[in-house]
Amino acid sequence: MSAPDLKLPELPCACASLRRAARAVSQFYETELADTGLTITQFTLLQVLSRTSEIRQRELGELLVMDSTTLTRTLRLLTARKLIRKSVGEDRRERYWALTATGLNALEAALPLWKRTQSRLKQNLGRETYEQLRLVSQAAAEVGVGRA
Amino acid sequence: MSAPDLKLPELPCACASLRRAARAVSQFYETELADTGLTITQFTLLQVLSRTSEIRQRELGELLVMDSTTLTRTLRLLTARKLIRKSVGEDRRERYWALTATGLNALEAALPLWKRTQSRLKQNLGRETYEQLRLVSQAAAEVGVGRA
DNA sequence: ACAGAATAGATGTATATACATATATTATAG
DNA sequence: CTATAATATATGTATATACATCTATTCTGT
Repeated sequence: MSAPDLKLPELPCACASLRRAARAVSQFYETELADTGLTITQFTLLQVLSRTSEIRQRELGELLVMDSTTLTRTLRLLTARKLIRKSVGEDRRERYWALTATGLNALEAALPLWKRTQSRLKQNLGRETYEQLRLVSQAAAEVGVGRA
Repeated sequence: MSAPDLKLPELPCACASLRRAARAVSQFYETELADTGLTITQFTLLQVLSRTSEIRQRELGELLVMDSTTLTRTLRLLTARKLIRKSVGEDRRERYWALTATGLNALEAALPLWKRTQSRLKQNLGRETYEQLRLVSQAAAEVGVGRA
């Protein structure tokens, strides 16, 4: 038992269905991560930066399939809280981003709650569905990659 | 050949991965549906209403796993364009929603482009992955259902 | 070397999303 | 029957998202 209750009707549109799933899972994560003081978007940025160190803003956008203007605003919020910092590249159009010590602390403080949330999601969905969610999400993220 | 190009790195967080997929697929749909004058969110609302007729606002929110305050704003935009209309229930707290004739026309005008977009997504992902996307999205949408 | 194209990022604006809270209405306890 | 609780929706505020456009910088063809 991991899929309990009220059946939601199927949505005919694959995009609508995916967006609904993203809302549901995001609501779950946001609730679980509330005490960290980070949204799931902000947590994700910190986690990505912790694994890349000194990454170009453009690369961050590509990696997250996030419009550059969306990224500008998200990075601004984290910068204002001194969780991340930017440096200008040799090419002075480019910005390189990295965690600050404060940001690393915030991330590490959030990790236990995040891990618990992942576990709970896996429990709720069942291992099989959870793994397929990972695989399908990965595949779907690449839908638009070669331009359109 | 349906999965071509630049490999995106995996994200450790299932929620981050799902959100990235939702951004990618949404960007694809928004581009394809641009000429309809509807966002994918708005299209979805019209499509749901075309299949339910006279549904309570609260039920709409539950069906879409959308916070009631989000729904209030989305419905307002569609109402302003006279694509939908509300009526007050016997319980005067409740709002019932339905398509207008204008809204039905807008939906029907958008359907061919939407169908083409669904086909293209299926082509891009491959039939197998596409079907799993549908199944997994449906399952994931029910994650938070029994409260939290 | 320089003009025009290309690229990186920022800004203005609009929609999408949800939390905290407020208002209106209905249900319920006593 | 009324005070209080519960419910349905709306409003204020903040973040998330992306398009059109702008500025700054670099690249490229001649």
